[in-house]
Amino acid sequence: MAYRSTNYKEDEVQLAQFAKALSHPARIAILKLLASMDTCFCGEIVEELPIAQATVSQHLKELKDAGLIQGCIEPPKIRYCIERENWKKAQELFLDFWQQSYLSESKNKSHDH
Amino acid sequence: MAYRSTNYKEDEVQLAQFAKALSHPARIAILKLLASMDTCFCGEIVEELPIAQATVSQHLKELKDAGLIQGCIEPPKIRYCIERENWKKAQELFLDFWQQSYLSESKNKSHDH
DNA sequence: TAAATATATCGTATATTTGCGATAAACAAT
DNA sequence: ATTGTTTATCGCAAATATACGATATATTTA
Repeated sequence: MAYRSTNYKEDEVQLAQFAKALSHPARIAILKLLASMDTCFCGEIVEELPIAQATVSQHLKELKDAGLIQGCIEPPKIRYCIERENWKKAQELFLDFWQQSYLSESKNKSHDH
Repeated sequence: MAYRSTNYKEDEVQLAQFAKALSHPARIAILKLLASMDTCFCGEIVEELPIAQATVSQHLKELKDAGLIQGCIEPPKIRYCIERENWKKAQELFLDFWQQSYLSESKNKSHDH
């Protein structure tokens, strides 16, 4: 963690952690790929992305650490997929965040003062 | 930008940028405060957060650079508020992301293979 | 056993982030 | 003019993030 997580609310810290996992386009691309294909092999991910294999592996580790994906070994390959439980938790945190308050009302209040 | 943004899709880069803006609990807290209060003065934000004024100011700058907030000068204070247009854009990008594919279906497909 | 395949990890260079004290800048009030 | 108030910026230190080549590990195949 790059920040002092004490003194922030549990939910804020969790949301920030998931946001950090999404804060790189390579990781967004990986998650979209996994979400669209249900599962896929590490090698397919490496082929899709414009970065080296070592770098992809690093991003996969970060997504695993964030809890958003998991990998099962199927020698000689590794099959990755979304970790549904945390995916759902993250989804809920983000939906709550974006839908908070008056900002998500479909009709704007008059703001032409 | 910490990464080579070429070779990624426009939407992925944008989503990653907004995610980066949300990737620190202080910034989450600031946005929640602004969303709940419509507008508030910089000083009120500083009082709410467990970090120094200089650090808050830095986080505010990042949120401004990301387009999520804006500040209007009301001497001697500065009134901050959500930048609604980009807020909506970000909201849409995140909703699309989380709702992609089979993962957001309320009933799971059978996964007991 | 040796070679090939698939993925993770190590080491390293560079860039970015986080945090804060000190200070600057802009303005209001005295 | 000086002082006080509010916020931004500078300068710095420490920690993280990004990227990749080289290498290690594990397993399959020849």
